[in-house]
Amino acid sequence: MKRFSSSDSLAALVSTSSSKEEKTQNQTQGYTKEFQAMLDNLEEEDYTEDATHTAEKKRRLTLDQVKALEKTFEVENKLEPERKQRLAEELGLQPRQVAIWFQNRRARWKTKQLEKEYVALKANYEDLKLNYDNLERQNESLVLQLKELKAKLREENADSSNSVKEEECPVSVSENNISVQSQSHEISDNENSNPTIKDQISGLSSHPLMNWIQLSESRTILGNGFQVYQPHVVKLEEQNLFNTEESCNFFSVDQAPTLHWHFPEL
DNA sequence: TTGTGTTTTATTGCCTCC
DNA sequence: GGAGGCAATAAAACACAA
Repeated sequence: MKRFSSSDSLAALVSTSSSKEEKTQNQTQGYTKEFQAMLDNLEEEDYTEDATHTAEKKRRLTLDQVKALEKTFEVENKLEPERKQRLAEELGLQPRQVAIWFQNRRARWKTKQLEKEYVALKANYEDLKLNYDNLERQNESLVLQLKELKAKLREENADSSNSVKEEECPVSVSENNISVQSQSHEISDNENSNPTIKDQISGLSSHPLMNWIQLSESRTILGNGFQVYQPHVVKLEEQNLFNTEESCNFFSVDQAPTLHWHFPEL
């Protein structure tokens, strides 16, 4: 039966002894058996009376009892009925007390385990956070590098287009493609004659970002689908392209599709 | 000595298993 | 439905600073 009557609890209480009580027990050793029995009876009567009223006193297990229980707990943290009975007999406790002690002990053990798990998880978290912070710093530095490279690229683009512009701008929009082609030819000639621009252009084309940008541009011209690529960089290059086109008026108004057609968000 | 926080013992109510 | 486990809680015992 799981539930215990108050007399069970009482018996459990009477059967335990605190260290203080042990002292008093030692002190009574000088009494005669009869007197001691009388004292015991009186004590028991007190407890019985207390039980009917209010609080019976709790008594702590002795150090030896606790040690024995701990030892048993280390072996197996749950109790079979026979083991419980045997332990109770060995330690002079009620089986109920042994069961309660194991129950409370399991609760303490669980709390400890949770604490351990918490410490381990916390350490793990700190470790992950450290890694994350490092990665974030790396990322920031890479983004900065990318920005610098983009700026440099824009500068170089502007330089090259300016020198091209100087040659191209005299050509009017109304002029046909042949004129434009001739301008291209002139550029090549110019490239030959002006090593600075040539270096710049070849330097640009050898830039790792340049391939991608060229691809973006070609796709911009060829048509749709380029938006699949990173929009920020595309925009940057569009800006360059747009400026060049605008300044040079490559297309007539009725011929050329506007950039708004390509980029409704602009 | 006393107030206060912690630990230990015990109870209660609910849940699961057989 | 009884037995046992667990979570929540009460309350006594204990530790300790002021």
